[in-house]
Amino acid sequence: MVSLKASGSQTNLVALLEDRGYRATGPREAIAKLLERKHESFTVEALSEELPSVGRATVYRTIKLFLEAGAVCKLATIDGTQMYSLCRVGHHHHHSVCIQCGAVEEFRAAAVEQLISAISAEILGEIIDHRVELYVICGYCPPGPGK
Amino acid sequence: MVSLKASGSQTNLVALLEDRGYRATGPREAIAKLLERKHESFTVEALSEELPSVGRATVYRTIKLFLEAGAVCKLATIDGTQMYSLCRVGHHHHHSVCIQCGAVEEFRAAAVEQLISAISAEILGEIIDHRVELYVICGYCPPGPGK
DNA sequence: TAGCAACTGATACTTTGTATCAGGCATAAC
DNA sequence: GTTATGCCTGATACAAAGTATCAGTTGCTA
Repeated sequence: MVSLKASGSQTNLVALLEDRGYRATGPREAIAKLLERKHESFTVEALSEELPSVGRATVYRTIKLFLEAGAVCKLATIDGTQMYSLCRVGHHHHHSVCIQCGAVEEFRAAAVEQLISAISAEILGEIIDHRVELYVICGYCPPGPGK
Repeated sequence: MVSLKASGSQTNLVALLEDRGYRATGPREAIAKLLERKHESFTVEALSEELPSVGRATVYRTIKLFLEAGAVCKLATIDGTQMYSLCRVGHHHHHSVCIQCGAVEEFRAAAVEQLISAISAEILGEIIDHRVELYVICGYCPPGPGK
């Protein structure tokens, strides 16, 4: 069964850094605050432009910390461009990305894991990890010309 | 059911370009020849190093043509690095990438499409496209420490 | 074989991300 | 309160991946 946007457990990003032994500084708080409001995928460059008072290197460094902490995920757009997204759930999940507004939803689907183990039985070798991404037109965007 | 490495229909890459109205030139033939031997994922930069007689820009340009023709796919490694891979099947498929040797297998799994339509029924909006990538240790590589 | 368009290599540039480094700031010790 | 230590910061330089430009070359076509 599909559970979409698994419980909005609004993680406190700054607290997360502190838990991992990092300091809660002004720039980090500014980045965290901005991230917590973001429901779309973003590039670090765009983030940096929204925070002109914070150095570019600091934005990249901080996003890297959040990536390592699992609070931010890398994802690819439909054309393969690398982007980032805030992860609201800590555990394994997948993403659906709106190709119009960039909104990212997280979902867990038992069916995905079942699929993986089904494929696993069919192929030579061992499945270590997987990535599933859906490209959608979300409920808030005008529908496209159809598939 | 999973069909792995769907029929080795060795596409003639140069002919593919000609079909699309492009010329079959020396550099393009050199790139095509090299590609047709490649069973692993690659970066354009690495390809360019293997073909010192062909200019870097030409390698990028030609790979872009193959991408547009659907003969080459973009894929992401387990750490999110962008790579490319030759597509031996013309139609919709997914990839499994060996995290040790980089070997890429293409597969079509009806289960994937069933999964997508199952999820489609659950979510608001419309699924336009999807991406499924498996990261494996292939049958030819020594197995890792296990998942 | 001449003309034209497609193609090429060299190079400069852009984008995305990392490394370096001097200076600033929080924290703990004194 | 002051000092010392080390983390953190912004600026900047650099690296990797990819694109744009442009003059020169190549290969069809007439």
